[in-house]
Parts: sequence; structure tokens; C-alpha cells
Amino acid sequence: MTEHDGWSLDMSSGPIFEQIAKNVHQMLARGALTPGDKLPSARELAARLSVNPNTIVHAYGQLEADGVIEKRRGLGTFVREDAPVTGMKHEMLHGAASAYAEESRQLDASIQEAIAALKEVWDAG
Amino acid sequence: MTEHDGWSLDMSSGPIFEQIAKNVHQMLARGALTPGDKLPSARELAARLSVNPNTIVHAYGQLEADGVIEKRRGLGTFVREDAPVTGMKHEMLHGAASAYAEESRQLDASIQEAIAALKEVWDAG
DNA sequence: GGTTATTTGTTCGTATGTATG
DNA sequence: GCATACATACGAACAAATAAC
Repeated sequence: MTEHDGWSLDMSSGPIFEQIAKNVHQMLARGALTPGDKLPSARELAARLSVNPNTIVHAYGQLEADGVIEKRRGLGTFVREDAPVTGMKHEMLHGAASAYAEESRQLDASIQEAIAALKEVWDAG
Repeated sequence: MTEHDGWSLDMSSGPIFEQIAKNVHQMLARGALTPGDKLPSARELAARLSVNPNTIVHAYGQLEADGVIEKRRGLGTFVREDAPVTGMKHEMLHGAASAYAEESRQLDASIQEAIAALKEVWDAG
């Protein structure tokens, strides 16, 4: 079994710094992170994910620009108290659902077929 | 209304040449392309999608490596007679379903929630 | 029959963004 | 912050197959 504390990089594609930022959004959406929580330092997270520290800095910078986190010099990086979390889970779920619906429709699949395929693969993950 | 002859680029993310290759796979899966069919020339498709002709060449090159198409200098690019089409629709649908299942699980959503979200957005597309 | 023009794929170099050290 | 390596996308010039003259 692999470790599972919320921090991972097993997503399929895209820039690493975006995957990390997305991961933070997901952890916020499912309550694994809440306002006031302290994020790992750039060096520590970089070591855990085996990536360059600058990549973490880049990801945190994007999250700061999104208004999700704030950096406190000498203390670390924290989830902002006014971070937008309400309804974020449903927003992200709807986004993923829209992408799946779009791909299914491009394959000329009905919603019944799409649901059937989803049920088939749900347990496999 | 936008034109809809099967060729488009409105997918969310990823390299352009991969989006084009994926589009060809989808058209093959739903029967919009069949073995022996002629694909648009690199220049024509590039003009239609407003991208560089070399980007199309790159996408076609990947499809050729996949054994799906073949190029004939001076004639054009064609779907190979022995292109694998059987079951391709289900394969691609399962791939998309797996991606959606993965994202839903990372948000701590149940399969019921995932199906509900899918139903909600199905008509919106 | 040979030459030209058009269409097509092929190949070179260049610029930008990402990841690394 | 800077230098290097890699992938992606772009641009222009090249070579082959076909049709028309």
C-alpha cells in the first residue's frame, strides 16, 4: 500500500505545479485542509514528492494569487481564513462531470452508457 | 451555431497535437471515420483549426505510429484498412469513466453523488 | 512525351513554457 | 536568480506524386 495523507502526484498529465495546486484545491474541497491550516514547507513537500523546491514555490504562488493561501515570512504557508470553501466540492465535481459528459457525447454514448461505464470502473480504481 | 463536421479543438487542456489525435480516435470510435477514408490535408485542417500545419503533421505522425493511419506522399493521409475499430468506443468510454471516477474519489464523493452530478450536467453541454 | 503547376507530405530552424540543478 | 534540458508550437523552404497543358 502507498501512503495516503492527501499529498500525491499520481494525476495523469499537465505541469507539476498545476497538479500540486489542484491537489490543494481538492483537499480544501473534501475538508482535508481547512482555513488556518499550515501547509508543508516548500522544501519538505519537495522532498516528499521528489520534485524541485522551486516547483512547490511556483504552485504556492499560484494558490496565493487565487486567494486561497497566504505566506507568513519565517512562519510558513497557511490556508487563508477567508478561503472560498463553501460549495467547492460540488463545483469541482460538476467540473469533472462536465468533462466526462463532453467526452461521452463525442463518442455518441447515451447517459445510460456513460453511467454503466462509470459503475463498471468505480471499484477498479 | 458553430460548425460541426467532427473536427474541433474545444477540449479543455493538453497539447494541441494530442487533442487532434484524440479527436481522430473518437471519430473512428463513433464511425465518423472508417478504414479507407481520406483525412484533411495538414494545411487544410491547420487553416480550419487556426493552428500551424506542422502541429497537424505532428498529430498525424502520432496516429501513424499508433497504426491508425498511413501517409501517401502527394496523395494525402488515409485511415488504414486494418485500423483497430472494434470495441474502440467502449475502450475510450471506459478510459474517460476511469478518469472521472478517479477525480470523484479524490473529492470523497460517492458513486451516487458522481452519477447525480453527471445527470445534472448532461443536458447542459 | 515532356514541362509546368498544384497538391501533398517532409525537414530544417526558432520561440516559448516547463522542470531541473 | 540563472543556466541547462526537454517538449510544444510555429514558420519557411524542400521533395515527391499527380494532373493539365
